[in-house]
Amino acid sequence: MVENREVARIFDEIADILEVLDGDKFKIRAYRRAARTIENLTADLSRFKSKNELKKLPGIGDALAKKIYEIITTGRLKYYEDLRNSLPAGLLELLSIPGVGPKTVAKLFRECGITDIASLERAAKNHELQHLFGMGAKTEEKILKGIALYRRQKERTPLDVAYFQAKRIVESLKNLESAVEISYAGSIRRMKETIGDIDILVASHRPRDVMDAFKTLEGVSEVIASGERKTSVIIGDIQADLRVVDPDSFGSALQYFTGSQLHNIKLRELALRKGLKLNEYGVFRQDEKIAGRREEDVYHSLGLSFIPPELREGQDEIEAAARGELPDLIELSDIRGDLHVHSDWSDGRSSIREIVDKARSLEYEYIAISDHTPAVGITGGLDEKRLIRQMDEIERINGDLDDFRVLSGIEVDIRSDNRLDLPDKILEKLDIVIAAVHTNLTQKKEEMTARILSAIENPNVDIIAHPTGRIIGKRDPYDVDIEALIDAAGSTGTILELNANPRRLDIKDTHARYAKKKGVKVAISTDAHDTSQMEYMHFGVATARRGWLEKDDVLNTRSLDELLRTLKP
DNA sequence: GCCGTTTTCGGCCCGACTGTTTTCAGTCG
Repeated sequence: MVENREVARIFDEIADILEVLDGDKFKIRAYRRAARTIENLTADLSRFKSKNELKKLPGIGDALAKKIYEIITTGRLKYYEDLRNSLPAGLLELLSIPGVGPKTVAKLFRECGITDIASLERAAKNHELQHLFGMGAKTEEKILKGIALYRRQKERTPLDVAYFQAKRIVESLKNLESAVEISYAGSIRRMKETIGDIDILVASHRPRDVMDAFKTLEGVSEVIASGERKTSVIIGDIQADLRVVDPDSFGSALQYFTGSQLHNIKLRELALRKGLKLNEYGVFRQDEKIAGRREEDVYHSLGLSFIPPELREGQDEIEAAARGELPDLIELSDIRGDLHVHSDWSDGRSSIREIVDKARSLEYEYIAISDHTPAVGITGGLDEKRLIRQMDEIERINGDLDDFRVLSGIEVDIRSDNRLDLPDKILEKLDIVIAAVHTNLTQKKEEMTARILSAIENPNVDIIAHPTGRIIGKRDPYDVDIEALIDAAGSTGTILELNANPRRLDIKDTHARYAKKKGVKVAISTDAHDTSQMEYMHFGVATARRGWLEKDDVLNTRSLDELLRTLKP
């Protein structure tokens, strides 16, 4: 079966090829837009039974529906294969080099016979590019730098790394006298799970001062470009772009700089339809500026309610905002407890009392200690005997607390024979039972789906932890039918975890949105193995927001009593 | 390629920075 991800990749590659071949730019955009739509789908494309069903998807018309249908029925796409065969295999990778675009790739291939990164690097080092029309010594240098940069930073940066780096930059520029307002923007502000580069926006009457401070920040290893209003640097192996605007334009610039690109295109098209013009300096009716200082006003002036950054992916948020039907998104302050924390009884590093202290400092009302079970090899998992001792200890601790409750929980392993790692008679005694897969991750899709379904159907299992098992950038999700799991969770009242660890974020944003549609509740949990990791909660909340979740969709926004009533009896 | 609160045909976001071909194309976001 062809996966959605693969179809999206094919469409992106078609767009790349058409760009190199100097094809119609709107056609190219159509392929990219369709790729994003497919990426954001939770349903497998193979579930679509006709072209007409496919055509209901945004950005999919006759031609693309036909092509998708060809892929899901035959596993191939002739149009794509023909296009791909028209270019040498390594050529498209050149597009990944910063500063090298489709026009350059076409010229390098046509005039120098360059077909891949190795041959480009050789030609640049031998100064064979200088004589080409429109190229000089600086271009050669830029290409070599670009190649080095690409090799160093092939993959996108995990959210947490970029997020904390962005915070540091904002903190150090905040003290500048010349900086009136400052914010990070881009995909970090949208809290996307991986980040391409860091975007910083400053409002100032003295841009030059801000630029200078930015270029000399601690950790800056290279200045890539620097102009009046825009500077790009490499800081700690990631690119950071600074843009400086007048305070009068801060809101519109923040809107523009936050993206996503597709969201911006759709927003600007909407502005045009209303006889307005939107750019980073404001919203304009003819020459009159009608918004710009505050970001809210940009949206309001277009007849929209304010769209939170986490929703700005260019899917259907603009339409929802126009109808006044945006969700009232969950916030970090709605969270009342953390339901998945490991203690030093298994592989955690903190004692239960330390965890309690941390939870109280976060103003939580409850916490669930949920350590591993023995099947998870190296974690020192709890067997029945030790679990009973831990329950006794938790009871003692609760005896010392009056306005806080420690729940006895477990993260019971779902073994590859589909059985849980502890007997039902002990699971019954716990306040909360979390089940998760930890071993034998390469089962076939049907097997893995059945394995997790058996846990969902167990009346003692309250929550399924990290349901797809992915580690961002390191490990793909299990091959599992996530829609089937969510559907089953809906009919059994099982809750799905949204693991807030920034390297997991599992379930992911689009799954959360599907879960909401199916009435499945989500528990946002940190899976902390150390009290400091309990602070990851906001990454989980942000992902929930990206999944359009509201307070009521999330289990651990409830009071202790409500929580206990919601769990399986 | 898609799509419709002017359109089923004729539109399709917008500006900063760089290097080079001295007036603008290419790239990026």
